[in-house]
Amino acid sequence: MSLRDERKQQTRQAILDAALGLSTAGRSFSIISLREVAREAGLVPTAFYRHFVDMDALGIDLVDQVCVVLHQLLKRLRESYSVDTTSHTRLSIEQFFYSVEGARQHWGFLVGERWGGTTVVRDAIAKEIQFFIDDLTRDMQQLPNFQHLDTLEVQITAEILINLAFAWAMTWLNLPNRHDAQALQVQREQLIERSTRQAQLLFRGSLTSVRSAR
Amino acid sequence: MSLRDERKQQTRQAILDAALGLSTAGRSFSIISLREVAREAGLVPTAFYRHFVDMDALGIDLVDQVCVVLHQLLKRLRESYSVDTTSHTRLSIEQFFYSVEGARQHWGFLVGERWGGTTVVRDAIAKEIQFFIDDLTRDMQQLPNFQHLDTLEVQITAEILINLAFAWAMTWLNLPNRHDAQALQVQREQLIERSTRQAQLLFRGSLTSVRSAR
DNA sequence: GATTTTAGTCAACACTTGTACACTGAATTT
DNA sequence: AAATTCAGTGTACAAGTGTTGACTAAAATC
Repeated sequence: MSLRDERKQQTRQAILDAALGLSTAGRSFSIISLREVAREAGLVPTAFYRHFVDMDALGIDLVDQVCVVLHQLLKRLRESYSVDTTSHTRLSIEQFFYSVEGARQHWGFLVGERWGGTTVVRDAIAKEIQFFIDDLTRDMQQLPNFQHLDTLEVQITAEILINLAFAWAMTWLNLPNRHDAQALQVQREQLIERSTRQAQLLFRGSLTSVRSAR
Repeated sequence: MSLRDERKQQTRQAILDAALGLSTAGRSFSIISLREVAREAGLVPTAFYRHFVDMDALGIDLVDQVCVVLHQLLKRLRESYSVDTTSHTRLSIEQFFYSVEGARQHWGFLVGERWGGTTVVRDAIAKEIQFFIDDLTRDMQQLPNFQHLDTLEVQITAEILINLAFAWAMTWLNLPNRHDAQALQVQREQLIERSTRQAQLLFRGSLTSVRSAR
């Protein structure tokens, strides 16, 4: 790659980072201005157009980039995962929240724009979420507990799980972190506990499905 | 109530209606301007301040009002509801989507601002959702299938159900209604089917919980 | 009937916004 | 070495934003 292209991609990345950084803490991406992003990236507003035609275009690319990170993150999570409905679930949920904490901006952006943003960004996210579901379905089918089930049944489970995971993540991010650290810890513990129960209940339903449903 | 007060509340309602009407179709409430709302309500911008100090204040009141409508709506839905995990679930889901269709703006606003909007609006919605969950829990405990279960277990079920219902509603609203009517009908049918399977799986998990979970 | 209250109007303000256009200078190509 | 490409700058403009303060007239109070 030429020197110029390299630098171009560098500032392009700066723009993406700036946008992601700004779209946090109550100010979602959809209400951020082009000028704000440029300013944060250390650019003059008009330079923005050398990289993206639109804020929508930026949004779409940001969806892509964020989803790559989250995909890897969830993948790694599942590798250290052995599903049975007992205490392992609790540990997995804890690890999940740990990874959410480590990628606050990414989760915040994705969940925040999932229903809130522009139509085009929403559509891009919808597609990516379908990939998440497909991925999860594929991995779950490999697990001993699930490999005897209908593909459809596993898909349904995965769909529920992804939707719940998003709700969990956003609840986690919205915990009132302004207050004292101890209260925060308590609330986090409660959220972990509730999420674990939800997941366990879900797996129970999934694993008792074999044929009785029809 | 005095004549003046009556008229005041009338235009106040006009503002609320205008805001709700505008916050649809890709333009979520958080990116609507004060002037836009005033214009839509047939007012001069400064008149807005006679009723709300802020757009945030409007948002909070709108959350209240929208949730009253949705509460009634869900209440009525549950009255014509008898939960067993068989075919009745399908019918209930159909009725649910029918009611979503009848209150598109309300659902769109609530789900769109749930994670996307300002912090204060988000918090207001979070509280209301907790009411939804509590309500649903109370009603489910009256049902023959659930009254033998732990309160906690019913709560967990209700929490999952509400979260899923929100996802279902927003997916419904986001179906690409620009295309031909027949394709839309197919997609709706698929969504209904998937949602039904999800609900059935959930209830299965919930009802097999009795003591085996511990 | 005179006085006060107040929902809504009008004009004006200081800003921010997206975008157009001509320009600069370093990296690239010829 | 000259010519070209192009990421980033600077200026400018029309349009929209939130908010101010003084004003009007109908309703409420006295």
